[in-house]
Amino acid sequence: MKKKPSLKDIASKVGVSTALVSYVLNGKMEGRISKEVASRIKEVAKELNYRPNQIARSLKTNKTNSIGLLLADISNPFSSQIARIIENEADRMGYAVIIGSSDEDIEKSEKIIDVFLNRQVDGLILSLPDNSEHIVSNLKSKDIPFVLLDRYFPGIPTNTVAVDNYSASEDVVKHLMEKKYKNVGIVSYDTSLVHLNERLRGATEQLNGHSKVGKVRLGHIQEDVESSIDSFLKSEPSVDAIFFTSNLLTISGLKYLNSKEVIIPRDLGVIAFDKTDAFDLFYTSITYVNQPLPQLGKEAVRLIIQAISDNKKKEQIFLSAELIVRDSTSRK
Amino acid sequence: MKKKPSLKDIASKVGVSTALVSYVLNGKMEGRISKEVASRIKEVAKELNYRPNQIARSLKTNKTNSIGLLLADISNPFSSQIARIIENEADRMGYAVIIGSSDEDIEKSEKIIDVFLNRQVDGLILSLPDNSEHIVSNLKSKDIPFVLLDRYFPGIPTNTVAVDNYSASEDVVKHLMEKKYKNVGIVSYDTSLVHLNERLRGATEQLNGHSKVGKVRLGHIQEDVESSIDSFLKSEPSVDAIFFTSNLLTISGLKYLNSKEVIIPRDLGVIAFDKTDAFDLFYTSITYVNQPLPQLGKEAVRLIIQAISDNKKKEQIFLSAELIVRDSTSRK
DNA sequence: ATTATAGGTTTAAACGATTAAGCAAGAAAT
DNA sequence: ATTTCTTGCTTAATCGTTTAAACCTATAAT
Repeated sequence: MKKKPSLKDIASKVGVSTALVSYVLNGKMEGRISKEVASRIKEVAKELNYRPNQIARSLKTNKTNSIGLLLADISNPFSSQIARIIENEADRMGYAVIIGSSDEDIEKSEKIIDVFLNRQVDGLILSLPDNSEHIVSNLKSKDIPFVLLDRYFPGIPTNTVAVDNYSASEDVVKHLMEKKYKNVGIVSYDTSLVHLNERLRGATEQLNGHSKVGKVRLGHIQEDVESSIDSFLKSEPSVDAIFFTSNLLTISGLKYLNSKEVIIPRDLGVIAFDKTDAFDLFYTSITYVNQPLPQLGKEAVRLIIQAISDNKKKEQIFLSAELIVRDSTSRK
Repeated sequence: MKKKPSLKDIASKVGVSTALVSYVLNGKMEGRISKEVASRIKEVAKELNYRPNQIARSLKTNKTNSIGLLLADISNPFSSQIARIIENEADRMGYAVIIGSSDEDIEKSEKIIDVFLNRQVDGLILSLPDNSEHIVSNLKSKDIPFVLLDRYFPGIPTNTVAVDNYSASEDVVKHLMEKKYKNVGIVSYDTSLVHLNERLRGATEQLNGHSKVGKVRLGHIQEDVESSIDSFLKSEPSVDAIFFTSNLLTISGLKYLNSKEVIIPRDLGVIAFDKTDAFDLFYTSITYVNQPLPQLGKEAVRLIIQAISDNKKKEQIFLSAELIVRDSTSRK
């Protein structure tokens, strides 16, 4: 890979200093530079196919124009879709994105953040795993610009972009009540992640006793979803609708209901928080909470760029999600 | 964000030159440095929580230890899964990964590659869109280390990692013949991408006339899949099995078959190239070609690292895929 | 006594850009 | 005629590393 042309190469070819080349190519000192020299420089730059070395520029300016994006699990469609949105949006703003996936592991998160920081990213967008408050306080104390995405920690004032999980779950329940479901089973994670617990809380408080809850351990999703469903169906009175609080839970649940030949919505109503393409293959269309991914991504990028330029202000943004009503909650 | 400690800070605190600090921290000149000074330096480095500035290091060494990964579509599970594998593997080898998604767009691909190169990635792993041979020859002529992943261009000798699509499709057809399917419909893309056409060729040649082919335009997937299926089912004799040559095509197809109440495998056999989680929600398990994603990813990383250190040799690797037989091709 | 050798450390240039400050020469102002 | 301004450009320092080369000092070899 032969050496790329540098400012120096242009400078010596044109017969001027590197400084002048830099000024011209960056459009600084407009009017202070003679038209002829300026155009000659641009000409030679094009001719040599000059590309500024971002590394050198970064070293000098102390800005890399890159942001680190830490996702919980990049193979989850929620993550990969938002990654794509963030990437596009960041690119529009002149930033490159380095992605890492923590697989819900705290140590891996720390390691990835470390890699990001070693590479001098200007800021971080983070979806952190359970029990990782210390990471947040750590970054805060170092005054590193970052934005929490999707998952947040209410105790600590930080830039945050998330969905209003509580209200969305309230809407879920309201819809179920309108449809006259009487006994709702809620499948939720066994976690202390606030965004997930808000989904649970929004539903249970609204249901006010008329609910059963199944807790699913990460790493035992299929197993625990199945036992939750079993207990829902065995209970007296039996559950007539199930609210799955994440797309993964929904997939596991529907798979199991398929195998048990429980027909949706004839035998049971089903409603999901978040969605995936997989729903398309289910024989009944699924009623679900649609998270505003494009807005989430765009706000996250906006906030991180704001934080990079001034890390004083902390903004918390909660976007509302929309309930998309389909057939899985339509009683015959 | 207050300034991070540099070599200089350690040097002045210990009372030595930055050079010595650099030598110690990099483990160079072992034995030439006194134990006491060395340990004092390490001590202070730890105390200040020193992290080498990769930017400065990169400028000097002309290596960023990063690779650019261009995917066709990060929201496709094939892409996102392989992204995760490549990321993990690259990390193990001390490389960071910058990801870009082209959405099958040539100009966007060029732009992303440009961004990668401006950021001085050491090498590229690329899944390129249709009709982008010129990108490949361009990179070759500049002697930039890169590896083609999944999609390849046989005319041009390059480092390549892909699946043996032809053989995999042959296996598909052999399986269908064993199962006594007589009239196979193949749903394929209308493209000149070799890897996709190999899937088609492997099947048609093996079927040797006993096949019907539906071509699907990118950007009109659902529409064209539906018309293909319609023509398959209307034809005389009617098709008794459909081979979908990608996961997206399969999803569109199954969705449509659902809506037409065609029951799998009672009315029709279905076999897919590649898979997605979505298959889990279909009432019948799907027979599919399983691509060896972990090996693909690992080989790609191995090759790119090899190319970075020496870009003379070009290696082409074709991995075989495995047919996973499930219920969608089991006639009753 | 002189010269080598080895050990331990420093010096200084370099990577490729940015940018404040300086300089030269002609034009305008006094 | 001298000062001041403008215009157009250069100088040189700097960012944080790496690394070849130089430099001491003390000891070993001759």
